[in-house]
Amino acid sequence: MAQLARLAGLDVSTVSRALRGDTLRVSAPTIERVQRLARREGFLPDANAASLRRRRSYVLGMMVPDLTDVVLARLFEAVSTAANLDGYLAVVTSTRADPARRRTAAHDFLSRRVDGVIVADATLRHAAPELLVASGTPFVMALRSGGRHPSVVVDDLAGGRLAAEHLLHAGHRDLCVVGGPRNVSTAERRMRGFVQACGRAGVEIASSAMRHGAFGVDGGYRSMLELLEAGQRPSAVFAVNDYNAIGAARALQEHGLIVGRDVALTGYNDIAIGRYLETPLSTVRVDHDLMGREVVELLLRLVAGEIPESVQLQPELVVRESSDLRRGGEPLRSAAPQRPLGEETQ
Amino acid sequence: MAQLARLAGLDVSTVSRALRGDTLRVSAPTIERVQRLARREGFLPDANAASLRRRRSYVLGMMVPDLTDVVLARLFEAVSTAANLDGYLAVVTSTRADPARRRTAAHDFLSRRVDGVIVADATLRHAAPELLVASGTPFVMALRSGGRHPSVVVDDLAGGRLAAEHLLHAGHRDLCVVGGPRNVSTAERRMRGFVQACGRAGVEIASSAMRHGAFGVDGGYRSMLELLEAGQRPSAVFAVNDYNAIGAARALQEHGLIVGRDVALTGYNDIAIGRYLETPLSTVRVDHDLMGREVVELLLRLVAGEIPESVQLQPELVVRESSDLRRGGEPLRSAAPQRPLGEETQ
DNA sequence: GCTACCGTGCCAAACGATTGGCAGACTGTC
DNA sequence: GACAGTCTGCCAATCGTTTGGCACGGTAGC
Repeated sequence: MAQLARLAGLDVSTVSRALRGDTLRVSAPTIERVQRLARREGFLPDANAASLRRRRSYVLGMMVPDLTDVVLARLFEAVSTAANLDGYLAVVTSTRADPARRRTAAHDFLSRRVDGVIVADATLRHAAPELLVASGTPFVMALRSGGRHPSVVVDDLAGGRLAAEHLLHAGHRDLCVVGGPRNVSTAERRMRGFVQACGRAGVEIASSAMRHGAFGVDGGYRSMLELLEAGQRPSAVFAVNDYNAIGAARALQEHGLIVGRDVALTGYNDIAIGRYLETPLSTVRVDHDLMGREVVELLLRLVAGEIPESVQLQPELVVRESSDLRRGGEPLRSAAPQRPLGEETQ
Repeated sequence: MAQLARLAGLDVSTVSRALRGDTLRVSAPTIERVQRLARREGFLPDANAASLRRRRSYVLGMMVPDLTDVVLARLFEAVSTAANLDGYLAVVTSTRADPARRRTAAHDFLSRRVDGVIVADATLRHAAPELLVASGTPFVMALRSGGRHPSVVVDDLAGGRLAAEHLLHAGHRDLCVVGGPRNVSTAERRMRGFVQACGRAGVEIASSAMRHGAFGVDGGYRSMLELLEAGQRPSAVFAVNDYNAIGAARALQEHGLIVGRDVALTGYNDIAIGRYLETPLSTVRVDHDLMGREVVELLLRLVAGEIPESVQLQPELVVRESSDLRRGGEPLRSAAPQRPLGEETQ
């Protein structure tokens, strides 16, 4: 920067202000001239030095359990672009739900002096890493909640309810639930919302008609297999996410039950392939882009010293053939209001 | 740190060395004592200050076109863990293949003074962002190659060849190819490898039997639809990635052709759902974890001033029902040597 | 014509860690 | 007991920006 100052015939301090666009202390033409010169010389101010001096890094850290998960990847992308709009850089770490990795992630973030952290890998037992809490760095919980910390989540009770009301309305009374991990708030609330809505309609779901399992195709496959082997013969199944639903469909198929024909099936999240499966999958759609924006807004409020309210987003039911055969003829590209959720691979 | 030094009755310089574990200048017991004290006091050295003074940030930046893509997400995870093992932090940005976003990504990385960059979003026209090249920061190309820069890629010619030989061996002669984007090296090479191998076996693939399209379910769906509508009736189809294959399967189905029974189908990448589809999908497996490790090794070599050789990884054929009905009875969990590629959602 | 004020830009002290140079203490040897 | 050699730890300069304080020149008001 000193070199740039010499070139411009100015003091470094003036150059610094000019680069930041400080119109109160530097004239507009000077600002223009300096910025042009900097671009021409390929000069990029050292953000680390700036962080040091300003005690603000303009970096936000995000912890997710698994970046390979389209929902989380999408959420991070949304967070990242929202952060950029506010002049922040977003950085992500995949913790694989491992306490040790969460610790090192927190460690990394804190030693880089991030201005705020987004915790998207909370479980009911482990909300935010101790280190993070102790540091006093502002943070918000995203997607999953944990404790009574500021958070941005989906109203998963409502999501479960939507699925239930849809299936009940179609006349189904023999229902099974393919659940997620026991200690994750989202999974639990989707299940609870479903069961509660059924209860209100006078349909009790026996605990033998529900299974907990991992958040993946295989988890859904195994859970459904167990239910079937235990003698369950549901007319409709609610899986707490789409991959679970895909796994469940496979298990049903192996038992001679065809989804859409013999059994109604509903998932959660509206991932892109859902629409392309041989029997397109009904689901509950969540707007993860909106969530990302809300998360950043909430976090930056917190960083600014405010004490903002938590946010709860409303999900939306999407009915396709897997739970309603009459939908059959619907054209594939009917309505894709949002960017589809993860339909690509290299 | 000054405070910590006072607490320990030492000079800050000694504390600094102790925290870094400099055994040449600080005695083992002192190191131990200082580190324990730091932990107890919750002290984390400021990485920005350290970056400033040592002209090394121990951060690596990675640019990908889309984090929502399981392959890229997985690759980043692998890079990240490999980087951590070497004391580096990996940071990722999704550029959506947009030149402007690539530029700001490069800008961010450079102003943060990353020690090296991984470019995984190259196209044949746009290799690395100009800004990056001009800065002289070491970088490697990953997954895709561009120009003759150091890179870590899969031998996609070989991958295409594996698929071709498999289908030819099964007696197929009417072949179609569902291709990817024209300007992406991986897509082009998979296609070329396939076509070349067919040529060597005396089976010519007419250009009317090939389509280029986007790297997604929808891309595959559209390409296959176009081929069918143009009168193609292949007995086997090679799609350059698994999602393309899934989309193609859907299009075939709409034309009354069932994959596995009427048409053989092969994809690429071995994503997790492949195994769970109603007709499990044959594919070409790539070890992205290994790739991540190789990328980091190559980049760190470059950072150290060496001029390392590029790396090419060998893919592996995985045959399932979609191209070989006899595989039918195979148990689902037979062989999953690696962590499955992206089967989870929240 | 004098004062008050404003716009502009320079000086220098931070931010927090790292590291070469050097001084002091200690050990062992002759 | 002196001296060389080794080990340990302190001093102070440095990385590149930012920013409060201050000085200077010009302008407007009375």
